[in-house]
Amino acid sequence: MAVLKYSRQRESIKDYLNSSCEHPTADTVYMSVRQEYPNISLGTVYRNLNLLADLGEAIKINTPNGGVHFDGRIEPHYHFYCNHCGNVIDLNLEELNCINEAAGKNFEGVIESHTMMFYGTCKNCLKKH
Amino acid sequence: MAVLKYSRQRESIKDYLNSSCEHPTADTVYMSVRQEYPNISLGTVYRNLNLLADLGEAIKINTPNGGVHFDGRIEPHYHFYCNHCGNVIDLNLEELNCINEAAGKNFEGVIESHTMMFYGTCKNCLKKH
DNA sequence: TTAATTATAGTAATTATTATTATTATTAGA
DNA sequence: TCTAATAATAATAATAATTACTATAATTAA
Repeated sequence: MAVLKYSRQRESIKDYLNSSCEHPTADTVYMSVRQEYPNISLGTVYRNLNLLADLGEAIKINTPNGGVHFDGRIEPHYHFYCNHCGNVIDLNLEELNCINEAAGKNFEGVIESHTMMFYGTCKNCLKKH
Repeated sequence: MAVLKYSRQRESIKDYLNSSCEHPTADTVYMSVRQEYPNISLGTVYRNLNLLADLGEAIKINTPNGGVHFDGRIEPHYHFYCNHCGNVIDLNLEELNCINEAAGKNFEGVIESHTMMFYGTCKNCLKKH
């Protein structure tokens, strides 16, 4: 894949990621983009989501139940995973830059970045109990 | 599954997790335990690894390439994922207890715990470049 | 020792994701 | 604008990881 060519499908996928406050899975993206492009292929969704992640225009989030979510918000931030409903929510906690250095003490490799995931019960699931 | 019954296979799986400094995948555990129980089933390995994780006797680690690793060391600690070889390595960085509280500011849910994963290049992969 | 029950091995089924390929869309240049 | 080169797509097949199923074996309480 030498030169990147525009595609309407990729644009639509990117738009959806950026407009959505959710952290959709590939399947959720597929469902949504299908409203604009009814015969888009799920393979196209996967390929473009991974491409966007490789380009640094999206973030891939692995959750404990094995699901993979995508996030169009690329500035560093942390996530919360609800143990009850499995939803992924943004946290507004400033990034801990110094922590990479702290972790690098006594470690014989190079640390470049980190991710953090918080767990518990989200607002909605609190109501139900 | 009302009452938990002992099984030699589960014991062997647990022993391997505890003795190993690696963070094996289900398949790696399968390979190893097979030396003691040559006709153990991969399904048995999966069932017991998940059971141990549910019981709190093991930790399940999701990596960015989609692989699931298991860790017999249950006291809270953080992990490093090598972007080159994909190995998971323990870090000796004390747990940041206060961070759950900090993350809970402006968040309308309950935060109980967190995990952190560091990324970069491990010692061995540094040598190769 | 026996009866009740859980765990296992072996296999089939499921799910998420990636690969393949003929066709379509995009783009650079005439 | 037209054309040729090339990348992207849709549709489908293939793959890999994990879970479900079921008859048999192992464990345990009485």
